[in-house]
Amino acid sequence: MSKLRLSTFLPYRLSIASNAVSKAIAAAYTERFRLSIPEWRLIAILHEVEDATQQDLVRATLMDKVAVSRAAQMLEENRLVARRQDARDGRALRIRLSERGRALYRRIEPTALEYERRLLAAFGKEEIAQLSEMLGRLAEAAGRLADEDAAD
Amino acid sequence: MSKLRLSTFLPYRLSIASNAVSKAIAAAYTERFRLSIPEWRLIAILHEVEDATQQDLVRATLMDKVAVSRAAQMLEENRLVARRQDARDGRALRIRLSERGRALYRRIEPTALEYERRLLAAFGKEEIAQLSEMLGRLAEAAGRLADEDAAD
DNA sequence: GCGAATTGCTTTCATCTGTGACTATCTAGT
DNA sequence: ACTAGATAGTCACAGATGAAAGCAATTCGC
Repeated sequence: MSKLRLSTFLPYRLSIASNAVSKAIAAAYTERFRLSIPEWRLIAILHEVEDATQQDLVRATLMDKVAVSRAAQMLEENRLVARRQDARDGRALRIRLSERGRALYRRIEPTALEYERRLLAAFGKEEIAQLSEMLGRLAEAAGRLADEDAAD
Repeated sequence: MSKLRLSTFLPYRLSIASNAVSKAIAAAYTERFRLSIPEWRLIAILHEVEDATQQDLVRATLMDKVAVSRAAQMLEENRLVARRQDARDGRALRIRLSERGRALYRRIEPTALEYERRLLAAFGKEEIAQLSEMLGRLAEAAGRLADEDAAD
């Protein structure tokens, strides 16, 4: 009598769902906007905060600093953002959307929301809130778990 | 007035949660059992079905056939599985756990269940069922979404 | 039954990603 | 001031991943 079945194992189910969603979304972003997901994330945040150092972006997106650095370089190359030294801290780069970047964001936003809507078409408002909340708790629990084990 | 905030965007939240969980689990499996997640998945399935072709494993794990091929080779190298030609179909390889593989499985199972338990410690039974079910629906919706777009 | 198409699996190659080392700058303690 | 240590960002490498091509065996259509 086995207690573990892969198909019901939660980490597995989570990974499958996340992969499926990421794949669909990544395909849409790269095809339509020539943007990777890391790049899209930076744009989304920069649209919210207007101006941020890469370190801020690391915190906001939970991405690795190298990933942020690379995405920021790519965006700069494509003139979607401008980067300049922080006045106070010579190490930090302050990044902001260019007009071009802002324009691209305005094109993407409806697409992104539409994707989310289609993805969640079969979910009730209540369910969505619950799901979102549970994902947060899950991420938190996983973080704690990793920390505890690292302490071994 | 912006309608989209990254931190509440569901694909983003899903990706964050999945990454956090995968990372924690992968660390545990590699450290303790010298096993990658794809390898672990094959072992888990093979423990359930006893005997499968790689194609069966592709279907069961939703992994790429290349990933299955590589994981199977690695497991064979470590004598955790045996591979032999299918009697009827000379192309297919039938894979089964070796005694060594079965023994390893028995060591992993409690650990895996314990991880899942710790991950879900703050969740009620009802919640877990709901979460699991919603993840399934989400994966399905994402699959449909990708198919539709591919048809463009 | 013979050639074409399909299927199962492996190999190759191009890309992505994370890690560790490195530079430059900043901060704190003395 | 000077030094030690922390922090921002980049770079270079190595391992992982996936798509495409390849090979071998099988099945299908005529």
